[in-house]
Amino acid sequence: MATTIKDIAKKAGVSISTVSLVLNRKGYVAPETKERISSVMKQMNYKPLHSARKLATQKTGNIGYIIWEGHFSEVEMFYSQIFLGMEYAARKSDSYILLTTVKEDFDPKNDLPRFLKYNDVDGVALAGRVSHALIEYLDNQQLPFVLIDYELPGKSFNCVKIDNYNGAFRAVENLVLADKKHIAFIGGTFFHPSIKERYRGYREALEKYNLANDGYLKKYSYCENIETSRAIGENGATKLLNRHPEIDAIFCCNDTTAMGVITGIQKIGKRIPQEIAVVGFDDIPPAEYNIPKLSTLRVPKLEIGKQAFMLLNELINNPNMVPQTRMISVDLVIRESSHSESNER
Amino acid sequence: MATTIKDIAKKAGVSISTVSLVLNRKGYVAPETKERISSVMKQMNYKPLHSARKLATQKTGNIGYIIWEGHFSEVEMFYSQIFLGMEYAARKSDSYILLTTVKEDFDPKNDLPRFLKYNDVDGVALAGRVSHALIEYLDNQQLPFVLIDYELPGKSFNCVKIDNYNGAFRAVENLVLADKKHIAFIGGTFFHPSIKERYRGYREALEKYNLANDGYLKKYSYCENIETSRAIGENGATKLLNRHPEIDAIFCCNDTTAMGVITGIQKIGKRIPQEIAVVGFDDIPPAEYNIPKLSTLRVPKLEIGKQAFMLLNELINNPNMVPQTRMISVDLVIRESSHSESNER
DNA sequence: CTGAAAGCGCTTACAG
DNA sequence: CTGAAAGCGCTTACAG
Repeated sequence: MATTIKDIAKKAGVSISTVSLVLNRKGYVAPETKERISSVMKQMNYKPLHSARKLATQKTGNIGYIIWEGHFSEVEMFYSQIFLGMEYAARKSDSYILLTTVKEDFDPKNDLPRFLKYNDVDGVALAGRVSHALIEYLDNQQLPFVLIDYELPGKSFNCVKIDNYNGAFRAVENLVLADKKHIAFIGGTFFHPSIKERYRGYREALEKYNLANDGYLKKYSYCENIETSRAIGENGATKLLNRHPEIDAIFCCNDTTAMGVITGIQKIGKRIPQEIAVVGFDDIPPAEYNIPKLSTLRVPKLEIGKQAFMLLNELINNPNMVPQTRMISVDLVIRESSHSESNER
Repeated sequence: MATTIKDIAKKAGVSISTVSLVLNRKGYVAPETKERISSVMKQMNYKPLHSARKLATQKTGNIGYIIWEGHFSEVEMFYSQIFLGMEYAARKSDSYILLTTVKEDFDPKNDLPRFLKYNDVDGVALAGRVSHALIEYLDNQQLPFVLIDYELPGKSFNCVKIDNYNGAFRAVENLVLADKKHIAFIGGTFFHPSIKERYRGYREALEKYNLANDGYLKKYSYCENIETSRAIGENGATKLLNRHPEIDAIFCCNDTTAMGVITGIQKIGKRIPQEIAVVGFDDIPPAEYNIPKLSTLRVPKLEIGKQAFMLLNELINNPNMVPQTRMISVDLVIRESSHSESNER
């Protein structure tokens, strides 16, 4: 038997109520009693039983983290890093993040994650593209939730977003200022709002410098309407460069695609970045180890997780809160793939 | 207020004890009462409160999944797939898997995961290489645990392992039978037992066919004493092929490395698989989408997670169980990178 | 086959 | 500033 609050009370010569008070840092307890109790707790290595506490407070102390199965299993380390950010934040507040996946053809009747089925969470974070049926379900249940890196047009839910537009804009502007004239875009499905926004940033930066005239966008954009992958990048680069050898820079919808693009360029035999500059988005770990090292926009994944956790907690404690969107900025990280000086030093 | 066991009892006209019995499928309850109670539960959408149940049964219903921070964040989707396998298995038994990371310089005094600190798990799964201090701690605490894809020489802990040796042996034998004469090995640190075993399989397969004479192994092996990465593969392939152009096959310690190897070979301009065959290990998702598609040994990651979960549960229910090792077989998957016919069809 | 009752370990008004 | 007591929602011997 582990030691309980009773043992502590007895040993410290007080009632369990008092022990509970110091445990929860609530009410006033005489400094000396407090001190005594604390030392007894430490000495007996006391650990309050969570389930008892939860039963009494009627809170679960758990937060659900839901992600589409495909996203979790695919190339992207992206959403697991965000999970990690939440987990870090959770450590401080003693709650647990329950990670689970949901099928692409999710049906609330049959596929409900069990922590939802059994009311084992106080709130839920939804990472990335996720079933609208699920969002609706949560909304109806009045269970607090936040969307991460996702949104529904016309709806105002609590969410944490990446500043895709400004990041893309800055990256492309940077290429223009580096005297690149023919800047291509390679990407995956626009179904995901992030990709769409990145494209918008690309387009508007070109417009600002009056580059996006006549067929420019059409000629220099290559998108496949599927989840992003290296393959898209490699295909895209090959096709685009064969058709338009004047291309001197490629802005990619994310790093995974960019790494494929680099492979494609290398096979054709052009030099990066001297002949073609490549910029990605996300700054996933392999970006830094790629050869050449990939220039990209650093998305602060841990910070996003943290913000999601904090927003969700506010929401849990104050269910009538006005919905808000937190937009997290990104940093342009210049590495070898877009910075010709790096080879001349 | 959610509906409780009392509401059910009242509505069904029985005591809460009886409701509890049907809830837990225990003891005998008259079929008709049982039926009545079940239908009331369904009708009222009753969900037993886990924390109350846990308090009464003195079990947490949670299982911890611990992984080194580096492993979780790096390229490998490997351990998160295993996590997913555990999570799938857990769904059936209504328990939760709490995923957390531990720092590389883990110190049990300060860095203890909070589910360990607060006794919130019934057992723990340790994925991959993990701090020995942590293993020792768990052993001392008599907390049930299983090692996944890891072991300590001389110790007999419960563990789930990959059949690295036989997989590697089979892959290399397959290359030999395909008439490859100069088969290289490229890998990362042998600190991880899996890599070491894969190398052993490589060596012994060569020995079987009397290939591993004189300097063969030395000449054709390239290892860097760090975590595996694409970069190792690309470097290794470049160096090895420049020095020994006769190499006609490369067996890689894992897929990540193999993908780097392929890039390296492509840059040199040799054809895969006609001039050089490449085989990886793990079958991570990108292997299938790589260009060319990567031949590899498929490690059934979900199955490993499931076995780990089941083994851990047995252990929890029977703490004095004789420790066992479950060795999970791998499958040789032939794709384009080692199968010249695929290009001739 | 079913019910009354004690108990799991904590929190929280409420007295004093 | 501290204690007695009720209560959180369930399980589990024990009667009957």
